[in-house]
Amino acid sequence: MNRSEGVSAEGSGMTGTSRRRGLGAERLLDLQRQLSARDLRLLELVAAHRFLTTRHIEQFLFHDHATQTSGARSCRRSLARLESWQLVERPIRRVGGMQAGSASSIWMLASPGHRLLNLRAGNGAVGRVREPGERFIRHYLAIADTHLTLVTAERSSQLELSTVEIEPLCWRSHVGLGGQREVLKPDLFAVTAPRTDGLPAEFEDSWFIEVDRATESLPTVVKQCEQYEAYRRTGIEQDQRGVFPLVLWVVPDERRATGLRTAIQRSKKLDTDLYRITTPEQFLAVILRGAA
DNA sequence: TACACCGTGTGCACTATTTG
DNA sequence: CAAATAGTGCACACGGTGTA
Repeated sequence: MNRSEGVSAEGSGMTGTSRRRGLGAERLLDLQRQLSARDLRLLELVAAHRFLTTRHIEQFLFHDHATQTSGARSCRRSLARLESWQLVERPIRRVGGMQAGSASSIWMLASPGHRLLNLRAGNGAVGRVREPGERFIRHYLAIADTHLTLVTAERSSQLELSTVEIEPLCWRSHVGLGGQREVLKPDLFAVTAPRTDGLPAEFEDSWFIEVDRATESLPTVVKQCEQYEAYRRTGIEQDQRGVFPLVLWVVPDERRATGLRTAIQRSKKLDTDLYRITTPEQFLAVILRGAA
């Protein structure tokens, strides 16, 4: 479906005489002094999501401008500056948008950007990034889409978003039946409350959100559901937060939704009440409807 | 104090790229 | 081809900061 051009070798900001070598810690500290608070927020946002399109960054951080185009303009200028400082980079050029027209660039933290954030966090100037695969990138972009849907719904007062955690912050580790350490890895964790007439609802809903791209077989997905059940049986989440979140699968289309729904119903091991299955288009409606 | 410089915000005209 | 979208170049305005 998506023809993707290879990596566009952009000699961004490198002068003819400069050699490829890492930026030293002094140079990083020097760069850090030149960064605005928003530059840092931008770097942290990209680091948290691993990959974001220009459009994502624009909507997360540059939404409060006079016009949308002006926000976009500022966003691209900030990104260009950070790219010239080798703090962010474009791993691939995405070809073809959703409809006609060019698609947004995809951004990731470059190795110096990674080291700069680690330096700030007191972890020393360490960190290196590898060339990611396209499937991997698309999964993270889909997570960003889902996160952004929640954030924009909160901005427009449709819901109250008291917690939203991206992986690995939302991961839950526990000890399995055999005594081995298990890690449950949702893509997002969120606590929401729909707003009506500007007032948040009386009850909050907690969600483990899984963004599915139909790249895994249904039996594999069912196994993943079993991990949620196993974690629920430990009682850890209920002890810490009072409730066990619903598991919301966001799947690409109705066909996959039906397939997954049937697979969960047929499985003897799963409690169907724990799951909600939706498509990106219906995602917000499901969140607003809540656990009811 | 006056001035230069820089980052940022904004608008406009333009190019590049893709879809139908 | 036209339409749609992302991105660029340029010009101007504004406020903060450093310096003579």
